[in-house]
Amino acid sequence: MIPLHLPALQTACSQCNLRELCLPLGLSDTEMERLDAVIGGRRKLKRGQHLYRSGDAFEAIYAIKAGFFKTDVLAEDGRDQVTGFQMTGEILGMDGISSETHTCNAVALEDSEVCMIPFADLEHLLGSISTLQRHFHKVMSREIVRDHGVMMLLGTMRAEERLAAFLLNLSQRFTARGYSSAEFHLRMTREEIGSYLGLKLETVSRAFSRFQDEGLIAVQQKHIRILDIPGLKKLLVQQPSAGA
Amino acid sequence: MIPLHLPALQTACSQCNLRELCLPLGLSDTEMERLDAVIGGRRKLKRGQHLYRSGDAFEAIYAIKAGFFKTDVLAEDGRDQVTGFQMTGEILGMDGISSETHTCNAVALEDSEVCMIPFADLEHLLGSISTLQRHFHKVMSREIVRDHGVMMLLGTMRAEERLAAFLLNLSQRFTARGYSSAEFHLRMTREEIGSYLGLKLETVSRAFSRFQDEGLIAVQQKHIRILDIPGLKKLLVQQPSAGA
DNA sequence: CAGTCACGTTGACACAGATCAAACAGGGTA
DNA sequence: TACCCTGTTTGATCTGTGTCAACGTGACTG
Repeated sequence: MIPLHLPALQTACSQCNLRELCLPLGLSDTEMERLDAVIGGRRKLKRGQHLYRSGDAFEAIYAIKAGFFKTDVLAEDGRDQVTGFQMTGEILGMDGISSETHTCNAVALEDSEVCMIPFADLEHLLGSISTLQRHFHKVMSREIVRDHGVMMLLGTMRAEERLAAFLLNLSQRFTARGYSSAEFHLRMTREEIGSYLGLKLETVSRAFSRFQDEGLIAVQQKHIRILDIPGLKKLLVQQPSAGA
Repeated sequence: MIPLHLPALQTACSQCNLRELCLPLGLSDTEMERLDAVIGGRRKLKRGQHLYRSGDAFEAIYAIKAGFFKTDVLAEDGRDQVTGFQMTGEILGMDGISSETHTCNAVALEDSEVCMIPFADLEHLLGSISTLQRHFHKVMSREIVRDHGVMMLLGTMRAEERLAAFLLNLSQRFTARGYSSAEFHLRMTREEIGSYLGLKLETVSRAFSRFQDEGLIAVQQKHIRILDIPGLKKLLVQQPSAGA
C-alpha cells in the first residue's frame, strides 16, 4: 500500500494517533486545523542527538511524535541531574518559557521525531481557542505536579522504593500508549536511571537484581518484564521501618 | 494620616508595592484595572491555617500579598515532602490546574494575606491581554525551572551543600523584596527545612552548627545572620570529593 | 571473527546521614 | 513564678548507599 498524495495529512494533528494524548486533546476539527497551521514542521533526531541545549534561545515547544527523550540539567561543577524521561505525546521545552532561554538539555534516547510548535504562534492561538488554552495550562500544571512527585521520591524514598516507583510509572505510561504494561525495553542506561532517581548506577543495578531474586521482575540488561505489579506497589506503601 | 475613602485602592494591584514581583508585571494602567476587577477578594490566614488542602476543588490561584507559606505533598503511607516555601509576590495553587483538584497542601507559616484570583476569570482575561498571558506562562514555567533546581539539589548534593543552597536562595529572595540579605528570621522549623531538603531535622541542625563553627553564619534558633556569602557559595561549587 | 568499547553486574569496604536518646531553650499560660 | 510544650541541639551508634575494583556481556567495527 503506497500512499500517493497524502504527505500533509500524514503529519497533521487530525490524523495523528497521539491526538488524544497530545496538545490537540478536545479540539474540534476546525480548531485542530488551526493548530496544524501553526505547527512549524517536524524534526527527526538520531539517538544521542540534542533537541535543544541549556542556553539555547527559546522559540518553540515540541510535541514528541515518535521516540524517547531525556532532559537533564548541568551544574557549573559538572554534576548533572536527569529531570525526566519523555515519551510520545508528551511536550518538551516548557522550561524555556520563563527566561526565553532553555534551562535544560533534551536528548533523544532513540531515533525520534518531534513536532515543532513556535511558541509565539501558539500563544496567539491560545487567545482565541479557549479549549486549547485550558489544555495547555493543564499540560504545564501536570509538569509541576509530576515534579512534585519526583521531589517526594528523591526526598523520602529508599533506593528500592524509588526504582519500584520508576518501573510502575513507566509501565503505566506504556499502557496508556497501547504497549504492554509488563514487558518493555529500557531506552536509558543504569547511570541515567540513577541520575534521575538520585542513586549511583551500582545501586540501581543491585536493586534490579534484588527485584529479580524476589520474583518481582525479570531483567536482562535493558529488557524488563514485570512479573508482580502488586508486589512492586507494596514496596511503595510500606514505611521504611514502620515497626516497633 | 488617615485614608478616608480609599478601601478599594488600598488593595488594588496598581497600588500594591508587589506589582513588580507579582502577576501585574508589565501591565498598563488600564490592563491592571481589568486584572483588579477579576481579583476575587483577599483572604487573611493565621499562622498554621491552610490556604487549601490536597483534594480540594481547584477554583483559584493565589498571589501572596503578605506572609510566608509552605506547600507539601502527603503520600498514602503518611510520609510527606515539603515542595516549597513561598513568599510575598509569589503565586500559589498552580498545581491544581491539571486535575482541577489541588494536589498539595498550602499552609501559612506566619499570619498572611493572599489575593484570590478565580482561575476561570483569569483565563478569560489572558485571552485579551497578551502581556498578562505571556507573564502568566512565565510564572508557570519558572515554577518548573525551580522544581528542576530542587531535583538537582535532592539528587546530587550533600547535606551541607543543600543547606547552603537553601540559605543563599532565601537570602536572594529576601533581597529582591528589599529586606536584608544577611539577617532574617526563619519561618519554618528544622523539620520542615529537612523535609524540603530531603534530610532529617538533626542533620539540618548539625549543619547549622557546623556553619556557625566555621564562621559562615550565626544562628540562634530561628534567627539567622549570614556572615560569609562567598564562603557559602564555595560550598556549592566544589565537588563532593574531587581529589585524588 | 577477533578486538574493542560501552554498559552492566557483583563484591568488599567506607562513610554520610539516619536513628535513638537525652538534655536544653524559649514562649505561652495557669 | 513555675510549669509545660514544642522545637532545637548534641552525642553515640547503626545502616543504606557510595566508592573502588574486578569481571561479564553484547553490539559494533574493521
